[in-house]
Amino acid sequence: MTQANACEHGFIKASCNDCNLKGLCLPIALDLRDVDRLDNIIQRSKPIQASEHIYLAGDPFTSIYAVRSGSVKSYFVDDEGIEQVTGFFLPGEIFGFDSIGSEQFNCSVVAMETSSVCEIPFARLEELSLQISTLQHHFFQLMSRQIDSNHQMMMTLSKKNADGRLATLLSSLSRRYARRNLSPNAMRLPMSRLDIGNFLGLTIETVSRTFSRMQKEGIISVEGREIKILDHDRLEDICHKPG
Amino acid sequence: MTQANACEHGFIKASCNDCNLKGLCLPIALDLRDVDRLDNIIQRSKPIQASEHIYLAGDPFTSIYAVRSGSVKSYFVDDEGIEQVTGFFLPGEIFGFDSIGSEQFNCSVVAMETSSVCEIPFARLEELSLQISTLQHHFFQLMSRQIDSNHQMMMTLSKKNADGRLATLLSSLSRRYARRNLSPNAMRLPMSRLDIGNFLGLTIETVSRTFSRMQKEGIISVEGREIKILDHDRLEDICHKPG
DNA sequence: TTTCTTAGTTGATGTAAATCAAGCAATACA
DNA sequence: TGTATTGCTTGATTTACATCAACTAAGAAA
Repeated sequence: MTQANACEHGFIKASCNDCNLKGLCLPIALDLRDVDRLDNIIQRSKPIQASEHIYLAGDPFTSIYAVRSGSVKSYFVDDEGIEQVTGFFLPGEIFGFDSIGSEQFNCSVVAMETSSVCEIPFARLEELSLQISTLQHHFFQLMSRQIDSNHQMMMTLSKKNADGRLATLLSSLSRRYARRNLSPNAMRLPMSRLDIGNFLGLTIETVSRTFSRMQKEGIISVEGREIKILDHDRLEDICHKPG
Repeated sequence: MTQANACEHGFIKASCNDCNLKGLCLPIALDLRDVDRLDNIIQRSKPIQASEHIYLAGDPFTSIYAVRSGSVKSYFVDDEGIEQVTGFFLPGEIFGFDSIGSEQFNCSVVAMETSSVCEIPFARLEELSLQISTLQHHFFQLMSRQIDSNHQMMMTLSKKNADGRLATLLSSLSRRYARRNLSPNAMRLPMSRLDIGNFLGLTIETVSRTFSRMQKEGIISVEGREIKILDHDRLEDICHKPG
């Protein structure tokens, strides 16, 4: 990760052109001039500490965000106070799409470790999207993929057993690490067992037991949050095995 | 529902301006001239019979669709042949958003009863959206709301018991009927118990027993697919009761 | 140092929903 | 006319996961 420097305004001086995540959150096809125009509307945060919020459900919606470093989770709380984790976001991934249709944010987003984000004021992004057709197309695509990935999640929650759910999450994280040219075989999970259980509709005990079982079977190795995937093929099998 | 007439080209002669669903699938703020421009790119299907497909997963993606009459369900099948129903769509609702990010459709969509749909070629919609900013905004909003509604679904699947899941579906259908000025208290479900169970992550037996139980408790009345909601308050309670 | 707190693991028991099984009613079929 | 077939319901049994409970290890606080 390129280390960015804080400039006098308190924001981080950096450019999308220098950012090695460019291909993930922006269209690769965007030419330099257009990247600059986008650069001008984007605000880069100073580092956010673990468990600090980027925004809270109910805050007025003005911007969407990209993760620059670290990782965040989004969640909402229903009328009865029941919490639902709705997603984990890694560098290069964009969050806030669920709130474009509202005046306020529908979810809260909190840092799971020291992180930094790029804030993209949505009204200005819309203006730019009218002028840069690839940008409009790109954001339609990003939102579409999020809908598709939510559909996968519905399948996971409604059809898979505990093993399948956890394997599916590990496989997803592994693929997302690989996209950033990090090892798909070894990772430090940024989220707690409680977060994993909440996201997957399981209790923390079941998550723990499932990790242990998969370790005993030689599919993964587990040392707290350090996970190694020892047998990708069997992990994929478990993702798809009827449960 | 205004009855449209088939014209010589085999398509249905009708205009968005005449359609009483306009406020649902199109922005209300759109002026007549812009509606006409949209009208020109939209193709209206002749009636589709129950269990006929609008498209199949794997078909090349070129268009999104709006339901004009009847109702459809979307679903996909994973590697192991397990099916997941991902949504039910009623008149005025738009489907196909999940496939914008792909070359092919990710889901199949099938009519649950005799239905008709409006086909909106996506490339042309994108062009128009560059010219009509309210249109661009509208589609960002629609997609955003679909992401938000998927998040609600994740909560339903991961945190609610069978009662809560079924109550949540009934409540959602009731609200969507009401938006179209139909009774929120009496409805004929277009989908089978199997579809409901598949969507909610329950077996058909559990769906049936849950309907029976809610009927015995005087919350709803059930006669096959004819459902009456007798006590909205208690139905809402069940939606939110911890499960 | 000791004590407290937090995150995670493991075991024993309970339960909601799945599974297995039988049946009914309505429609299609021959 | 009787006979499948389909969609749904209801009952008996099983099971995967939740719940309750105890325990360990790692920091943080005193």
